[in-house]
Amino acid sequence: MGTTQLESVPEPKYWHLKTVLTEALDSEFSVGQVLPNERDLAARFGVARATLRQALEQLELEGRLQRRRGVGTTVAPPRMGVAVDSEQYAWPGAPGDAWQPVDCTSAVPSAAVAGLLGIDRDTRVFTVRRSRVTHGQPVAAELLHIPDASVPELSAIDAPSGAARARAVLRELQRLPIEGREQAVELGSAGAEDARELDRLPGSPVLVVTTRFCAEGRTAAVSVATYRADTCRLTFGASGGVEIHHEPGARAS
Amino acid sequence: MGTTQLESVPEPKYWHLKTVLTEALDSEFSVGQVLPNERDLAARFGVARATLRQALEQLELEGRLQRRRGVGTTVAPPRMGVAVDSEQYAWPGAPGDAWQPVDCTSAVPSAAVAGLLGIDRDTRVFTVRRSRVTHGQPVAAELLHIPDASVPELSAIDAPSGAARARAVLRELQRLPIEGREQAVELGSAGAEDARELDRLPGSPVLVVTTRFCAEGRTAAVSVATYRADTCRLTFGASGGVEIHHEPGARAS
DNA sequence: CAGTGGTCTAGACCACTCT
DNA sequence: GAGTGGTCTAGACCACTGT
Repeated sequence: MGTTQLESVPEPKYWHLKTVLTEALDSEFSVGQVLPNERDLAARFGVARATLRQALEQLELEGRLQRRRGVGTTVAPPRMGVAVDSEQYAWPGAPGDAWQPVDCTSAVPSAAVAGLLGIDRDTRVFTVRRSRVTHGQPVAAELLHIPDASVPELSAIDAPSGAARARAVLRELQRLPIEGREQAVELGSAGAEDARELDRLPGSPVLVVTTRFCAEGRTAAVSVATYRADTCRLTFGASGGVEIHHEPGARAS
Repeated sequence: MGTTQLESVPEPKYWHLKTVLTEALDSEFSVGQVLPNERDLAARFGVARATLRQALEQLELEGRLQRRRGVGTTVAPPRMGVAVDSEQYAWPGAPGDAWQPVDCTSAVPSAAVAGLLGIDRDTRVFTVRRSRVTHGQPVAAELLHIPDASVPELSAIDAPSGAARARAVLRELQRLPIEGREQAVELGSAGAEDARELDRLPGSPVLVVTTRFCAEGRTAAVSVATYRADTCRLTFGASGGVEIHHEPGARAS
């Protein structure tokens, strides 16, 4: 007698919800449109609000939705392509790069950064904070760590902070002959400071791009940049920058 | 009389929990060690299980923890560096690349892929499925889309599926002179099929790497590869591959 | 089978944004 | 102040892994 194994793999409700919502977004909504609020949506689908939220969270992760506290949930535009390696042989701060210096401090680096720089844990480095804005929207926040040895002319000069100071450090960096660099991309979550700068809540998913700049046979600087994962698609090796685009994430089951 | 604005920004419990757990992981746990189960942990911290889970989810996102249903939560090893552009001027399937062909089918592409390939929505393409394994662990699943025009010798031959077929298509592709390629990285969530192949649950976060291969002035192939975001750090421009490493994600508040 | 993480519920209150 | 998303609770049951 066959126990026919009905529904051998019952699909979770939130997963099914996500599918339904994705189709609705594709066919019935346009970019910028606001969705009904979470309580109404949950009622409409006959699920608890927490379950509905689980679906919305994934859609936000995939860049389909944008949620803002006190405002509502809107349909997100397609992710923007952000060139990450357009200046293969240029220092940060070279003319025309997409970053804007914000501040500069001098302090001992974290153990991780010290390791990348190949210096002792208690050697001071310049830390330049920069931000990257595209289409009027903040897309990334960066901490650029530069050992004193890379900018010897500056090691003993005046006030070691402020945007002007940041520009001075970057200007000094240009004098070194750049030899190469390597990058890594991984998933992270925004810390409090980055979150504020990116206009997101702490813990939001970010793409962390770590870049090691090489000159004179050693590591001359290390950049740790956090990009908003919801709105950005990082491009590598593209000339123009905005060539690849397609819907990411969940492929049909 | 001063309403002194105590706790002007009360930190969410799960955020504080995450901080505490992170410190505990750094100091008191070693890789592979299993944590107490979620109910016990929640009780120990005096929070609901859902709240504890919110903290664990973020730590898993950051690659600090690994959770497996029916087994438990363990301390994850540092993310492995995975070279994504080591073969800048080689086709997929060239000797020594890290991928293993699994299958090959012939079908019409999705609208997104058709757009990247610059072909009509109803033109059939070869779709080669490949998987990438590092240190005995699956790290990525790929769909490689190749228009018939890129492998003209094969367009009218026998059974269009199977791993042998996949190898034949890749072999044929090598004959084209490769001209360049561009890549993009974005966040996505694993579909059912990729999830199975990556040994994760559907919806798990993945890094989607889209690559456009150019030859003879057009797009000769498009690859969409999904990497496990929890275990992988994608490296670009590195010679060896395993040079950059540091703790990602949440920077101190 | 016992124990684990995964899903789901029906509430409650809070922080924020707009009007 | 009204309405939104964000956090949190205390339960329940399910799916999976091991023994």
